[in-house]
Amino acid sequence: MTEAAGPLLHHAVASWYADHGRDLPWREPECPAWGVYLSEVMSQQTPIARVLPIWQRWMERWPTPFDLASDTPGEAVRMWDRLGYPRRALRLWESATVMVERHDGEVPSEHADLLALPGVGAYTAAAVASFAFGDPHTVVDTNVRRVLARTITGQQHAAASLTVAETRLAERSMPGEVGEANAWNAAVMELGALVCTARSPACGECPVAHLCAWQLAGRPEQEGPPRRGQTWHGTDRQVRGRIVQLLRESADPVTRTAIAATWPDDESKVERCLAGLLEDGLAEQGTDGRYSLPS
DNA sequence: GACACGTGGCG
DNA sequence: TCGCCAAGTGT
Repeated sequence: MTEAAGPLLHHAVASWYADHGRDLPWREPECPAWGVYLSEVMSQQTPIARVLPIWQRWMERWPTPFDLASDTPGEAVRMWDRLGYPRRALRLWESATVMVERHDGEVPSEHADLLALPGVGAYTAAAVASFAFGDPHTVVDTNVRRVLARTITGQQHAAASLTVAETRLAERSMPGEVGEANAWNAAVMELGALVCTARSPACGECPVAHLCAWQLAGRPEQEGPPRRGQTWHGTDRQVRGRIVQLLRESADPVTRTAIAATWPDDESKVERCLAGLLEDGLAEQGTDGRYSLPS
């Protein structure tokens, strides 16, 4: 099909979701908006399987924005454990503070207020508005982009970065009715996560394979240069990760010497990374010269 | 638009 | 083994 999604697609995906959608705790009707909000931030660039245990721990320890805002940002980073991109924990703490100071301690329900929170971009604002508050903003994540690229556009992969055309396509693909629109957001994302996957799509189990443009075209391999893979070994990101891990696992502040030992090969690299972490607020230096997570 | 930003599992 | 990839955001 070459037009935006129609009722056939909507119904097929919704029906599939009813049978195959995962029972994630933040999808329970009684889950507070705070739980939905945490799940969305934690899920950024992160597999759900790794989010689950961390989400459970956060919800037990900090069941409301007020509880998190009352603790230290360092504890947020510590509880973040190895989820990755620990600045997200910092932003979560900052956003909890904003909720306490400006939104009566609640997750704001207005899309514009959500978007203004630190660490919240187009995707997360739309997702929280739709999933937590039933306000059907168009959710466009990597799953949605891939599903639409295949079913509607007939391409194996979405563009390297989100384009205006993709956003417009996603908007046009939304059902008109509010309830259906919110259900569509969740269902199409789930389809991309479980069936219409990037590496090896399970087209044999796809509820819309019969009207998928890419499928009908014979699932052609995408031409063009492959995405450039990001290197890892020896990068600042790896060194920063080691330093934060050390700070996380230390009950007491650590010395400069201990930090230098996390990357023995290159002292200047450690120097630069530590400075970056201090700049980012992921570390701080005490009056005795030692380092710790932010207090 | 290109990059930086963590981490770990999978083919 | 190693590159790809996972519910992105900020600069």
